[in-house]
Order: sequence, then C-alpha cells, then structure tokens
Amino acid sequence: MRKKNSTNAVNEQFLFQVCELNSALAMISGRWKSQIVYSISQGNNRFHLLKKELPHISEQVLGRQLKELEKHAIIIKKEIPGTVPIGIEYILTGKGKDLVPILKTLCDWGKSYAEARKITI
Amino acid sequence: MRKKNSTNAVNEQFLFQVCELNSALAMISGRWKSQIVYSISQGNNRFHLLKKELPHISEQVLGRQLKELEKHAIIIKKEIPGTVPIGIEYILTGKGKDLVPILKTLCDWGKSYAEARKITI
DNA sequence: ACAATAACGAACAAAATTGTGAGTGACTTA
DNA sequence: TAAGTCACTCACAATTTTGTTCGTTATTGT
Repeated sequence: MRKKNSTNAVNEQFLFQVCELNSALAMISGRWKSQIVYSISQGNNRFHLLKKELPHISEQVLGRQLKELEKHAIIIKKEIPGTVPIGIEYILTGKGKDLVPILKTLCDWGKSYAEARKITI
Repeated sequence: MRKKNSTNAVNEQFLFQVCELNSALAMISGRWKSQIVYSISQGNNRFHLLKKELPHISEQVLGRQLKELEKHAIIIKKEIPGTVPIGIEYILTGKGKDLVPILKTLCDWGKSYAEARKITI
C-alpha cells in the first residue's frame, strides 16, 4: 500500500500538480497496462481473451491491472446479460478510446528509433 | 540492480518484443523523467537549472535520471567550451525532440479528463 | 579563510510495484 | 463423477525503483 507522507508519495503529488503529463503517465505506465488497453481496443475484451493474448501474465496480476485501469476511468466493466455465470466485458471509455491513438504514436516513435545506432541532434 | 532471469525481467522483455510501445513507455516512465525532458526542451538545460525547476529532486536522483535518459539516447551531454570548471549542457537528440510533442499530447489528454467526473463511452 | 556552486558517483535504506500460492462458486463438458 | 472454465480476491514474497548519506574536485564570492 502507499504511504501517505513518504518522500516518494509527496514527490509524485508534486509532479501531478506541475503538469497533467505526469498523472497521465502514472495512469498508463504500469506493467502490462497499455498493452491491455491496446488488446481491448482490438476486441480482446474478456478476461480469458486477455489471458490468451498475454500468456505470461497471471490471473491475479491481470485482475489487478484491470481494476486500476477501471479506477482511472480508462475502461469500464460490463456484465453480459443472459450469460450464466455472468460474463464480464471490458469496454474502453471515451478517455480510453482517446488514449489509443496516443499509444500508437508512442509505438511509432519507439519503432523509428529502435534500430538507430547513430544518435542525431 | 536488475536480475536477469526474474519473472519480472522476463515479462518486461516479453512486452518489449510484443510491441515497441512497451519499450517506449519504459524509457519515459520513470519518476521525473518526462518532466526533465520537457524542462530541457524549455531551455533548462543545465544541471543547476533543472534543480531549480524541480525543487524536490535530490542531486543524486537527478544525476541518475539524466544518465538513463542519456542511455536511451533521448538526451546527450555536451561540455560547454571555455568554462572552468567545465560546464555541462544537456541537449535533446532527434529522438528526444520528437518525443516532446507526444508528451504534449499526453498532457492534453490528461487535462481533458482531469475534471471529468462523469465517465463516457 | 570559509562558504558556496557545479556536477556528479557509490553504497545503502525505504518504499512501491510485480509476482505467487491458495481459494472462491456456479456452471459445462467428457 | 471428475475435471475444467470464468472471473476474480487476499495475504505474502520477490524484485525494482526511489530516496538518502557521504564524498569528490576545482573555482568563485565575501
């Protein structure tokens, strides 16, 4: 759990208040998180589908990351009516949908410089 | 230091190989890092200027984060000729410069949804 | 003479994130 | 009748990240 008055927590809050950039990054920078968002946007919107997409993730970690994405209102959980036991779907919110093209841009940025050995100014 | 074969490290590598997005995020998601990049882009390109901009950072942590940004070829160090003792300037590489507008977009994304209490789909 | 500045490095400690083991409950399929 | 699926939760352990203490070197300001 987070300590309330650790230097770490205080510094985090300071950065959040300097610029929204820092809170934005905090929301998406956990392990697996942006990959989960991307997978959901591609239609892998069920717990078991995400498990298949990310074979190394444990169910416990997957559950935790989904919960955090939900906390930040990037995804919402929706029960699929008429399923027994009740199935759960994950849906991107408006916020989540707006995030996807930004992740795409970041991905392209990563790709353009992945091979580049020579540093340019 | 990083362990080579921890599940954590193996999972990180797996994600890197799934998509460059994950390596991109790993490069910029450390505490202070993107704020440092932004500050340098605004002209705060000296160690002591960054210290002033980020009053809560310790010099040791600043040094460490600068070194990592350098490792990922986002910034480079440059000696300022004619200064005694030799002054150091931090300069964004092409990669670093390309990153700035992406950070700006992320910042805007954060801002648009910062106030939003209501979740939209 | 004494403090302060610029720009760090190494080693260690604190805190945070990530992964693991065990267990849930109502199904469906073999 | 047994094993498997779906969608998780809880507490704890391993790992990683972040912050702290101490020290450096040369030079300028008071």
